[in-house]
Amino acid sequence: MTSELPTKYNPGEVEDKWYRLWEGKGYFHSEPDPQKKSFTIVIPPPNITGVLHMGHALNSILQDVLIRWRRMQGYNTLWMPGTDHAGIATQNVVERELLQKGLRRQDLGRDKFVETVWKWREEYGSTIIKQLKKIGSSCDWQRERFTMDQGLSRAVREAFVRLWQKGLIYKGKYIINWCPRCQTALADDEVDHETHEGSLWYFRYPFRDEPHLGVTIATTRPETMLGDVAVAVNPGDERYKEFIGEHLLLPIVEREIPIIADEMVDKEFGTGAVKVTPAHDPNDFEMSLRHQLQPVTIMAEDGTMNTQAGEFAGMDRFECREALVEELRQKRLLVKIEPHVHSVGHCYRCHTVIEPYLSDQWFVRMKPLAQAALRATEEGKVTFYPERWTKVYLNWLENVRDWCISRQIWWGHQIPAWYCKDCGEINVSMEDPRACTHCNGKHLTQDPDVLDTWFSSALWPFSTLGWPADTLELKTYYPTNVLVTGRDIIYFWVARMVMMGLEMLGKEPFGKVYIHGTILDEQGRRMSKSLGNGIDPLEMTERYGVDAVRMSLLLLTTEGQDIKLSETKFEMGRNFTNKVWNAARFVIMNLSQSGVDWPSLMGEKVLPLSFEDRWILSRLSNAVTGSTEALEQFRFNEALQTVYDFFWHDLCDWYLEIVKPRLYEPANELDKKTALSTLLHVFQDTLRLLHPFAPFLTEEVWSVLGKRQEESLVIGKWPEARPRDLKTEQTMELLQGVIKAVRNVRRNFNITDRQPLKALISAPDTLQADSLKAHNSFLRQRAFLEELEIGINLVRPANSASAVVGPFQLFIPLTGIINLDTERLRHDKQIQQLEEYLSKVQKKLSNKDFLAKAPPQVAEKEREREKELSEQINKLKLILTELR
RNA sequence: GGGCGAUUAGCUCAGUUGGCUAGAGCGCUUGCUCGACAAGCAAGAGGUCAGUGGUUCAAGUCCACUAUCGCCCA
Repeated sequence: MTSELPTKYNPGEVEDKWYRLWEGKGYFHSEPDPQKKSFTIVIPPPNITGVLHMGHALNSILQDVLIRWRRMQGYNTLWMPGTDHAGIATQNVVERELLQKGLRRQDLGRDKFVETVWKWREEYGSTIIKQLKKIGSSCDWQRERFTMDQGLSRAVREAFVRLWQKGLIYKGKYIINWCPRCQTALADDEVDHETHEGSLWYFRYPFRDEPHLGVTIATTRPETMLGDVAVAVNPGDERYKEFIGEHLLLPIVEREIPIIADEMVDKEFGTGAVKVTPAHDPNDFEMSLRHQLQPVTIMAEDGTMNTQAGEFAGMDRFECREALVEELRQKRLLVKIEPHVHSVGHCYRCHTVIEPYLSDQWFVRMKPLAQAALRATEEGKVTFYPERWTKVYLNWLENVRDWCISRQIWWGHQIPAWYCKDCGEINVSMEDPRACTHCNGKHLTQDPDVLDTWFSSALWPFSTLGWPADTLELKTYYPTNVLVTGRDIIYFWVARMVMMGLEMLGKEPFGKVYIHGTILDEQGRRMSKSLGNGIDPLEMTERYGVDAVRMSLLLLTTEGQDIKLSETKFEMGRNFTNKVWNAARFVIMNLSQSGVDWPSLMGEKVLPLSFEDRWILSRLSNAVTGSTEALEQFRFNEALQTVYDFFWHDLCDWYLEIVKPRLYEPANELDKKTALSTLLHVFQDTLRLLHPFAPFLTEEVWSVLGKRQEESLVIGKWPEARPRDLKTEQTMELLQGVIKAVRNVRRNFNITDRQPLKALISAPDTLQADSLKAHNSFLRQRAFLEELEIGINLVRPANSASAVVGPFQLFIPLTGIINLDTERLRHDKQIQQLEEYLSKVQKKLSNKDFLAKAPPQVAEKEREREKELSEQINKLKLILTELR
């Protein structure tokens, strides 16, 4: 069966098989268990409209690595999965589909529309879940939740009612960000600001009493002038001091408006006189409150001008802008137009230009919630990795403004507030009220608005665990251990989860937040549909295999740095999966042909380990420690790189080659058994180490090599490091140096490995000579030497190539082959390199301050280096003179 | 305007508390079908660590400033 294994790993054949098995066995499922320490992550719930992109893939792979690793360490691990109803995004998608049938949502009515969205969700909402499974995510799917399901809706209502009762939710008329296309309010952080090259228009507003004179104002949004109720100047501005209190006649509208003084006005901007439009600008609104000015709303919710706009009524806001400027030009009131660079807000869902708009909305009072969140981080209860995000997060919390949570859409959690027609009371309650609590009136209507999707997302870490019920799950898994997410939702989501967790449960929702980088295209641009520069993760898994995609991304994931991705990067992971596959073929083949009951080898305790066995075991320990420590610190690339290097460069490049003679022509059966046992043990532990990174490949190999061990690596034990054997490692390095030197000579004189060579190694003393003699056959084997003489102060045979390795001299007789020019050149070059190094060392040693102030070990090391280097150089120089 | 990040080999990037002849993958050069692997093996070439100044016995690593690029906030 072994020899039938193809030389190329074929991931497509094994992935789905294993995933089904794992899920079927319930390995991913977690039950509260007071005996075991738990480790919990809640997934950032993807939108039900979402399709897996590279960002999701990276995010999920990182979580999966952590979860699989902790599971193997014996934690009771829960990775809580689910999806987010994404109010605006989902409504947009369904509305677009309706539009193709010529229908608007209003044609269906609210109930029917919501029903349609639910149907859409049934059909398409789990696309991304299937895709998450495809890339191996070991979530507890039995616990999968949805922000609109019953339990979570209950949590939303509970949270709303509690906040209302504490006075942390209020309703009021304020300027909010309005998207005329989505026709809903947005929170401040749902607005993307872009720098635009716009214009600054200067208009002259005539005095009421002296129309031939006037005040010139400047504006970036001319159409709003129809809603002006004043012109404001800075009280300290000498240019306008005498006009304060005078009246102007607002052009076109012919409304009398006062000139007022307000500290907020920037004397430097424009002419120093600004129009005041309280219904369409947040600053102007503030001003109107201070000066008791009545706002005039001139725009409808769809971005067209309303009846207050007079002749412009019905026009789109941007059309109106042009028409209005033209009319003012004709009236000779347009003074000038200047190019002006400013920031313009756009809807983060549909990219329409946002309109600041006076509107009746629901808000969460953020200051008290933010205070608690700030304290949690100050007390070290919520820490960020990389640490620098802490500042970004704290800065936002410190400057946070109240959160507008009402949305004028239908898909979402409808606000649990009922208005009494009889007395006007607002009833907010857990259960739908039958009568007004104030007047007992029966004419109640529920607020039509729904809550911001992030309101329910903010409850995710505990609503998914059953809150507000006091469940065993909450006790076991809350607070969760780590949150893994991208930086773009630190405000939207992370901060709000912390605030809500603290407010509702009195405990932070997670102790650590790992912020990973953003995946960019080759040129460093964000991947986007409109640019068409995205790389489809599923296409990549088709082409390279899931494990290759996972490992490639993980090797690129350095401390939250952005990742410039191109398809060729996946070759790195693919090549590695293939290397593992082929090494596994080798091991399997040798075990099955060995005639040994190899599954029983793992029980053997007292086999006489050889030098190379001790060496590879020591290197393995190094890999175990290295990758475990790296994972503790979320250093994903380092964790995998450590195993990668061990596997490829220690295990494959050296150990597998060294062990071959012991398998093929064993000196005795016990040694063969020892070799097989070591090989098996090391390989098994390596598979364990690799499993979180490459779950499918390792499981496939484990199904053969893991006999009589755990039935699956998913529930396999994470290896523990044993003490390293540094002396053996040092000796091995020396031997490798000798072997490399022989290879170097071969390459220089075009001698293939198949041509047998003789070699002599000269040691400075008996002790050194003996240390090498113990490895004579090993050296002969790896350097392909038919004869190797090791002695003290041996004389260089004529026509020999030579090399210096540590304290040893290596001579390779090459009569008839050696080219003295080549050999001299080799030595010249090496002498030059060594001398450069030596001079650096000597410079340090000749510095009195260095000797006085550097730690003794450091100085000692340099002294040893100097000795070694000068000895090596002397030997090489001596040889060089012999070559002349 | 404020904050953050990046600048290291031809390309993409590592380099943890300062002790490093500065590493990896890809690419490049030369050779290799020897019973795991050509998606491979072996041997090489390739870098005044963006610039300037400072701290230090010692700086890719710490500090200041400058330049270029990118992100976030106002």
